[in-house]
Amino acid sequence: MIDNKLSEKEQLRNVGLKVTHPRMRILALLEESDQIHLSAEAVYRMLIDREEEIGLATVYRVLTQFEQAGILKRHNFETGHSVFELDRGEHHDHLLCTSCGGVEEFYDDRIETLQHEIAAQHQFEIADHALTLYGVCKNCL
Amino acid sequence: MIDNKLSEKEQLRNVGLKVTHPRMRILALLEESDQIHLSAEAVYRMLIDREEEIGLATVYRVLTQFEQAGILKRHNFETGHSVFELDRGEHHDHLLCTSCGGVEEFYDDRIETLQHEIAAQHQFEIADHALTLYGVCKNCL
DNA sequence: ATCGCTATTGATAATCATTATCATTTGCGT
DNA sequence: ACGCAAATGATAATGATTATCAATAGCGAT
Repeated sequence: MIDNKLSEKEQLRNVGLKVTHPRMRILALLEESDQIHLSAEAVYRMLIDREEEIGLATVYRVLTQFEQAGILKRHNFETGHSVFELDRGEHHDHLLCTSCGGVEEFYDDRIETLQHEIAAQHQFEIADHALTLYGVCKNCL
Repeated sequence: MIDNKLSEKEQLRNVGLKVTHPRMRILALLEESDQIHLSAEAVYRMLIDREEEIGLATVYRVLTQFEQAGILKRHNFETGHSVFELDRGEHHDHLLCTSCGGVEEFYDDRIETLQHEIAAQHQFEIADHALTLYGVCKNCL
């Protein structure tokens, strides 16, 4: 729909990125996808499957630009490759199923508070944190 | 000292690993090093610097064997490569300084408890978890 | 709408950490 | 000391990601 496309263009302009086809395609894909977390490879394959022309190098570049622009968050789980998700501004942590690879999200204020408390104890200026619980999700049990 | 070497041999035998020179050298290095976390590359370079003969492939293999045997813990921080530390049996989490690359450890019972609570809420069978706070340590500030 | 210049793209090579291959060597029970 | 399976190490292979660079495409000025 047109409104949606316009807002995507504006998103790009707002962060100082030129509006190009690859960037539009990738942003649209991320917004339409029902999967929260996508790897660069996954984005590339999905676009190729849609018959969209795109290069793998461009996907990596654009995802990194989006991350720097605050449009995306990058996560590095223990799997060795990065996944990206749209940054909706709400911090959260992850439950990662080692059986199906699925990811659930959670947020707990008490844990956040404790983290800041610990950082303060260590005179540590905390910039970010990552908490990931690894295990088996209810579907896989 | 001899006692120390003997106990290293025993450690290897106890976990079912044949006592070989490379394994002895790596285990000795890990026990002597004042650095908690070492990458495979770092172990390799330190041994080469000591004039010890060893192959990089062997270092990777032995570290992985040690990990499986429970002698070591492997951590994957956001840096993209793995580091290992002797497993002294006490779980802990990490404060990682993005300025100097240094690592501090901490343990907080309240956070541990909350993690299990959250896993239970999601009907998630928790196997492991990783909590890392990223920021700037007091020395770098 | 066209021009021109710079940013962007994409095919491909390069890189980095790690793993696989395989001929040679070594630990260790006999 | 003997022999054989396990271990080693040089090197090739892999997988994810980044760098290179000529061709292309936005977009502001005309």
